[in-house]
Amino acid sequence: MKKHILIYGICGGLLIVALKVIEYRFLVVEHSIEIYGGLVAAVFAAVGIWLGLKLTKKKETVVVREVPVPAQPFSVNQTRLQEFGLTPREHEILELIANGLSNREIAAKLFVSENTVKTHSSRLFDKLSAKRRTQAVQIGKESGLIP
Amino acid sequence: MKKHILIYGICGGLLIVALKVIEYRFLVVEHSIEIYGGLVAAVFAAVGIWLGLKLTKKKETVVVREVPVPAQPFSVNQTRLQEFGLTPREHEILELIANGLSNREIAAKLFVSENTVKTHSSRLFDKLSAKRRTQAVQIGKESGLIP
DNA sequence: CTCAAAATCACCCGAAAGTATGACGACAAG
DNA sequence: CTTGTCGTCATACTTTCGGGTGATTTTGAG
Repeated sequence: MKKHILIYGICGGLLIVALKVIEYRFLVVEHSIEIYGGLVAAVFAAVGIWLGLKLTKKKETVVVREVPVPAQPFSVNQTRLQEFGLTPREHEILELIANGLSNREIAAKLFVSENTVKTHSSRLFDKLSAKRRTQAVQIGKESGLIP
Repeated sequence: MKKHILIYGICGGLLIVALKVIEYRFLVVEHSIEIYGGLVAAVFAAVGIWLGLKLTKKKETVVVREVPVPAQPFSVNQTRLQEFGLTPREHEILELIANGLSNREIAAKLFVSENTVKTHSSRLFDKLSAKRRTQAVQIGKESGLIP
């Protein structure tokens, strides 16, 4: 900012000097005053425009438009995960249950036996204090364990 | 934009007229050429600055800040409800299922027999193309039928 | 009033889910 | 090396779900 003013001042000084020179030259050779005025006008207009641009260049109006995002990225609430003491496997199975898969489908997906899925889900229900898988899903969603 | 150029041109014209007047006045009364030049310089510098400001005024930086919408009031997607052809009762039962209630608990809550709940839920699953209640819940949530 | 949709209930049966118990191997921590 | 957790699997049993069928009552629109 101050730098610009300084530059502006220097330019003004230089111009005055230039004007003096021009004045004597042109006046002596009897040139019309219009050329002189036009020159001054052009130069100062240019400087003015330049100054105006410089001054407002960084003055950008920041418009903050807040956009509601319905589907946030979702990250698992690790704190709750620890509170419930869920193992990674149990958490994984909770997700699949929430997706509406049956025990058999989960078993197929994870390449384990259906019995394994049952033991996992049983322990899962215990830890979540759920009596049914739908209840587990509901608790899981509320606690931020699953999307 | 064009408007500005027009205004600028008009100003220029006016100034030339003004200059003519000033010229004769000041020349006649033998005033120094510096005052004339300074005036022109000042006016054109001002116009230049003004123009510069006008030209760059609209440099607005739009910052889009994504804000996770806190807790929407949630309203049932009536359109989807009709698409699926769910009756009020079926929709009600879907909600209770999503809350993790068993058929028996739902029956108790609605003061109907467990069989009734079963027939309702059966038709519900048919309409939602769900094979299990967990799947029905998942579909229901996706479709905005339930919170 | 009449008809259709909605809501209610019952019974049966097979499938799925959930409980209980026990067991085995892997692996990390003490 | 021992202990504990985790993941795996099995067997047996109970409960819940879901499908199918049929029937009655209620209710709202025509």
